[in-house]
Amino acid sequence: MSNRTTTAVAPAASATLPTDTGHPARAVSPRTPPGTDAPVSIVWLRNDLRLADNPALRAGVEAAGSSGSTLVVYVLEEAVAPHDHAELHDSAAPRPLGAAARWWLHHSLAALASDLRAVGGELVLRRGTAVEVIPALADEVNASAVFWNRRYTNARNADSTIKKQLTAAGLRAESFHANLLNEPWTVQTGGGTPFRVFTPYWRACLARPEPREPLPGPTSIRAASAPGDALNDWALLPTDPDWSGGLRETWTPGERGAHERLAAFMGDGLAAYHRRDEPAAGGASMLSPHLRFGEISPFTVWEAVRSARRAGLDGQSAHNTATFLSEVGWREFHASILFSLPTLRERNVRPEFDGFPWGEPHPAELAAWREGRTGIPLVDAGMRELWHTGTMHNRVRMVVASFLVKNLLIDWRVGETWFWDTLVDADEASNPGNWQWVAGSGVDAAPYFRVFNPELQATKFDPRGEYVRRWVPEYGTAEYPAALVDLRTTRANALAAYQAMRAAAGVSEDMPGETGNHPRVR
DNA sequence: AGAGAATTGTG
DNA sequence: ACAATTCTC
Repeated sequence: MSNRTTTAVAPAASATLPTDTGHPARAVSPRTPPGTDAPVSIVWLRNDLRLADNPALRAGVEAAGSSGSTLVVYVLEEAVAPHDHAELHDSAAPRPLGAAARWWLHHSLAALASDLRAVGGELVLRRGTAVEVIPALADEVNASAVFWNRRYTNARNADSTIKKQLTAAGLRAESFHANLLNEPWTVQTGGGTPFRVFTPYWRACLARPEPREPLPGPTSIRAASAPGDALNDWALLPTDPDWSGGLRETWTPGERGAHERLAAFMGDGLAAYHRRDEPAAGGASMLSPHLRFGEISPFTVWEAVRSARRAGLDGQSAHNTATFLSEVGWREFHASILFSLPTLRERNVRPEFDGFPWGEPHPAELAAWREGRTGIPLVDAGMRELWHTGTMHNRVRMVVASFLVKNLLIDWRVGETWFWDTLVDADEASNPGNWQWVAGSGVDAAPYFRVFNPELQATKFDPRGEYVRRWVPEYGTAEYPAALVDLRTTRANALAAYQAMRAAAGVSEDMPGETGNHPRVR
C-alpha cells in the first residue's frame, strides 16, 4: 500500500469524497435501458451513509462492471405493527428513531444523495419492512446481486431472512464487515464466551491484527434507477415548532462533515484530549453521531490515529491517542454486548435489579430533570445542552444519569428513553449499555454505591463554572430554582434501597462487578 | 469511569 | 493542623 499519511491527516475523504472529484452529476449515462441483460446490483445502505470505506458500495460497483449499473437504496424501516415487550426479543426491526436522530437522518441522507450524484450515482428511498422491500426491489429492477454492510442489532435477523430469500431466488447476496473494527463473534474469552468486562475485552482487541486500511470511495457510478420516495415526504424534520436551530448550529451531518470533524480533532483536539473530562474545554472529538450513522468508518478513524503516530507525537498526545481509541473501543464493546444480550434495552443484565424498588416517576421531578430545572446547576446545564444541541458532554451524561437513577430513584429505562429521543448519537447498543452502567445493573457496571455528587463533580471538572454559566445563565439569581431534592439524604436513600435489594436477592458480600461474580444472564 | 469517613504521614 | 492514603458502602 502506498503511504496514506497525508490522506489520513487531512481527511482521507478529501481525496475520495465525490464532491471533490469534479465529476458533473450524471456525467455518465445513468440509466440502464429496460430489457437488457446488463447486470444490476443493489447496494442497500443502512447505518453506513458514506462513500469512502464502504465495502458493500465498492462490491456493488464492481459487480456492475462496465456494462451494468448500481442501485443504491435506503429503506426507512418500520415495524408492521406495534410490538409488545414479549415480541421485542425476536423483533427483526430496528428501534424506531428518536426525534433528534430523525433530524440527523434527514440531513445525512440529503448529503449522501448529493455525494452520490456527484459521481453519477443516485439514492433511491423506500419505506417499509426490509424483508418485504428489498426482495421486491430486487425483483422490480431485475437485480442480479444485493450487497450490504453488516449490522449487529436485532435487525440482523431481517438481514439473514433476506439473504436466504435472495439466494433461493438465484441472486447473489453478500454482506460485509464495515461498521465495527471487530465483529462481535471474533473477540471472545479463552473460554469461548463473550467478554463481560471492558478492560480484558479491549486488551484482546488490541492483541488482534491491526485493523485494515480504509478503502477509497468510488469515483464513478453508473446509476440504476427506480421510483422512490421524496425525502421531504418522510417528514423527518421537526415542524411546529422547529426546535432544530441548536442542532443546525452544532452539527454538519454527512460524510464531509464527519471528515472535517476528524481532521479538526486530529489537528488540535488530540493534544488537549487529556482535558476531555472538562465539559467547558471542548475536548471531545464530537464524532459519535457521525459514527452512529456510518458517515465515517471506525477504520478511517483508526487510520487517522495510526498515521498521526507514524508522523510522530509528543508523549502527551501519544497517551491521548490511546485514550481516544479506547473510547472507540467502548462503542465496539457495547455493540458486542447487545449482540449477545438482545434485550439490553428492556432488561437488567443483573437480575437482582429486577427487585429494585423503582417507583412510578414523580411527574414533576421527571419534567424538571428533562427540562433542566432541577436546581442542581451541573445537571441542569447538561440537560439544557442536550435539548439545545442533541449532545451532552460525556462526563455530564454520567452525572445527570446518576442523578436520575440514584437521587430521584427513577428507573434507568425512563432516562434511556429520553436520551434515545434527544441525542443525535443515540445508539441501540451504547445508549442502554451506558444507562445500565450508571444504574449498576449492567455488565462491567459502576457499583451501585457509586453515587455521583453533582456539586463535587462541578468543582472538579468545571471549577470556574464556565460550563454551568453557558447553559444556566440565571444561576445565582433569584430566577434559578431551589434544589429539587437534597443530595445528601437522597444519596443515603439510594444506598439504603440498594442494600435492601441485595438482601432481598441474597447477593453475596462480593462487590458487584468483581471478577468471578457475574450473575448469570437471562 | 465515587464519596465520605477513617487512618496514616508530615511538619 | 492538614494532606495523602486506605477502607467501606
